Amino acid sequence: MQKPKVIVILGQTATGKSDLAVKIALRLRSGQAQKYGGEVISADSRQVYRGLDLGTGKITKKEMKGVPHYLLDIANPKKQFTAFEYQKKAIYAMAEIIKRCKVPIICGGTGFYIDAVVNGTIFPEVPPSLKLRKSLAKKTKEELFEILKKLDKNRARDIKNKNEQNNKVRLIRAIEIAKTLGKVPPHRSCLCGNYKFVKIGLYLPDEILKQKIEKRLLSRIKKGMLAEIKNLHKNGLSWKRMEELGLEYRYISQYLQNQITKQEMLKKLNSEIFKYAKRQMTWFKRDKEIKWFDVSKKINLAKII
RNA sequence: GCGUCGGUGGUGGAGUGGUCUAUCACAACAGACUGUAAAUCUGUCGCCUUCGGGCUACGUAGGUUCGAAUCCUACCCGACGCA
Repeated sequence: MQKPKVIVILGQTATGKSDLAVKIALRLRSGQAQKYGGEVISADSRQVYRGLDLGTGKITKKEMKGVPHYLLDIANPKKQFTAFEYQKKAIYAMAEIIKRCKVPIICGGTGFYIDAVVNGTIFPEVPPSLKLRKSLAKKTKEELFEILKKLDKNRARDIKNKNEQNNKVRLIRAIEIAKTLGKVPPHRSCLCGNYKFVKIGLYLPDEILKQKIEKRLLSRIKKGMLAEIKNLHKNGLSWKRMEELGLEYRYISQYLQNQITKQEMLKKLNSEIFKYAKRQMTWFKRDKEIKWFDVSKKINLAKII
């Protein structure tokens, strides 16, 4: 029996992934061989949150052109959503879509989330403990490292080898796991192989990407991104949480609090978003199965599907 | 024209006789990442290198000194002040 096909559209920010996903979904609908169409599963760690729209470049109802989208607006931005939750929901959505004889199209720029689904990453069965994290966050990285060393020598060594002794986020999670399981289990993934993933990567040459980011930023501001963020804050989203959400939420918040000027905000955002795009590439580069397309050139859809 | 202050690496900006290729920040480049991932963290960042080291740098040209980015002289450039 043939494995169901799942299309994965990933790549740098500002490369038009969402548009392409809709285009492909519609094309599948009208195509001869597969007349049932595609449905999109978003793979974006910030678009899962309700109310984060302009700042995340979330697709609008109109832009969806009737194509169903999953995993948008499913979480409260005040609470932390996690890769684990994402994985569960995405796998479920995938199965649902296939059951209805449609093609799932996973589309987004969060490589960690995509891999969790595609590779079937098995996360240790230890949910985040906010209290523990809060108390550990007060400690210095040296202290955290010592704590981990006592709990799990191997994981501590591993973290050191990867030059992550200063990475508090990672140290805290390792401690969290080691505390309940005794040690951090080795990485495992369940490549169950139930699906055939077709991975499509979108990218842009640096200079063009930079221009695109600049333009997009200005247009988002024009559309009212500052008001969106002001509003989120008015409704109880703390500045601290904004800081965590990163990029536009972080730097626009800093501007709204008068910590930086508007000029500084724009400059910082342009450069930080570009850096983010580079980081995305660093992640995706490792996956040799991705077929890459330069978006500044014309893409032949027939080549993709 | 006179006077004052200043000219440092891609940028900003420390350093004011030896430990200086020169704190730091930014930019740039590369990398990591397994329940925070738009987050978080690391490395490189004058030139050459057999990775031990070698070579050249702090406006320009001289000088003082065992030794100068640091002191002196002249010149060039910039800002300000006085004419």
